[in-house]
Amino acid sequence: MSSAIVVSQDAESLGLQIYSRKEKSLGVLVSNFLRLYNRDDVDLIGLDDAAGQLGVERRRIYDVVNILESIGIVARRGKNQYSWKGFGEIPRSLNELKEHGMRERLGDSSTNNSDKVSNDGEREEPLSLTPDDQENSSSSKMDQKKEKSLWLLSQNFVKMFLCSDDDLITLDSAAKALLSDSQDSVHMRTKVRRLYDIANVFASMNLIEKTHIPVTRKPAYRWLGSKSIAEKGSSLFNSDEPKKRVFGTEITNLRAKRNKTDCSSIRKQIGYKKHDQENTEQESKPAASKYVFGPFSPTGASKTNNNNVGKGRLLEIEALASTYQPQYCNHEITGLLGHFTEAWKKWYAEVDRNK
DNA sequence: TTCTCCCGCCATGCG
DNA sequence: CGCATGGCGGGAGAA
Repeated sequence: MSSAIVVSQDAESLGLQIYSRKEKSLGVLVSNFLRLYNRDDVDLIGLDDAAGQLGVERRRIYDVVNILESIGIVARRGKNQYSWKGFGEIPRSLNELKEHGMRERLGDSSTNNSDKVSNDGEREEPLSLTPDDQENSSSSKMDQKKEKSLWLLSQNFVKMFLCSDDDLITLDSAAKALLSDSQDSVHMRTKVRRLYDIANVFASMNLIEKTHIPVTRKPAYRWLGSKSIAEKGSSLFNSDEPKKRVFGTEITNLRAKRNKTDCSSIRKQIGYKKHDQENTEQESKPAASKYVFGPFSPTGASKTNNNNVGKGRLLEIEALASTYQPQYCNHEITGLLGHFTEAWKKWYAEVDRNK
């Protein structure tokens, strides 16, 4: 027929940036975020700094930070600033959430089915983190609108796992439950969208795992929490990383952007000049720099591309990345969270003991 | 097609 | 007014 323009699979080598939705996921972002700030010498986190370091828009940092805050990993310190609390805070937060969850609607003893509805019927203020805070001003009702915040939704989502007896929860059921009532509607869809975001974040941290309802085949999530990693994670050799959808290898995310409002997406003429120019995209933000992580690679695909390094910060990042990175790592299990294992095990033990 | 869920518009709150 | 936050849902990738 006509001339068929074949876009070779390695268009990337031609300098084109292939848009990949996965590499832009919140899960990957969070992984990078944690890897970047999970250090003992880290205390304050600047939103602008984070956005710059991770190469994403500010808006995304808000998402990440809000979700992480719901678990106590970070805490808002002030304008443009959050403080790193660390994984050590997770057990505390979880216990607190569990208590509150149990307290506020013990429902469920009979009629245990796929979807149960356990929601807080109290109109009281959300939750008061920071158990003991000295000069804590009286809890004002200035947070009435927080009812729809990602932070709260995230906490409630976690509560479902901690307080429910069945460990498989679908986002639909979660949305339904956390929505007080009312069945389907536009609200449901929106809620589910948010739950997808949250679920991805927690899944990337191995707090939960995506699976399927036995027979129905419906996607659902299972709480991993205390076990799983604590057991299997003890020996990294015995890999079994669920092969999440986390396979980003760069902390800086400066991949091409999704085409906005279509039109004007005239495919660039593919010049036949074999020039490996690096990033040429990014319209408004020059992005801090570009660096690549070495250790692991997605799934067999070798992405070894370490030639030009923009900043010297690469070394810094790489150093931190390999802080806990064992030498023998090479399976995909290592994943992005390899160095979290230690921290995880620590609090897993604590939780276990507490139980 | 349906399921996921990223992107960024724009409402809201605070100097 | 500008700036910081962060709902919200359109609609483009992924199965």
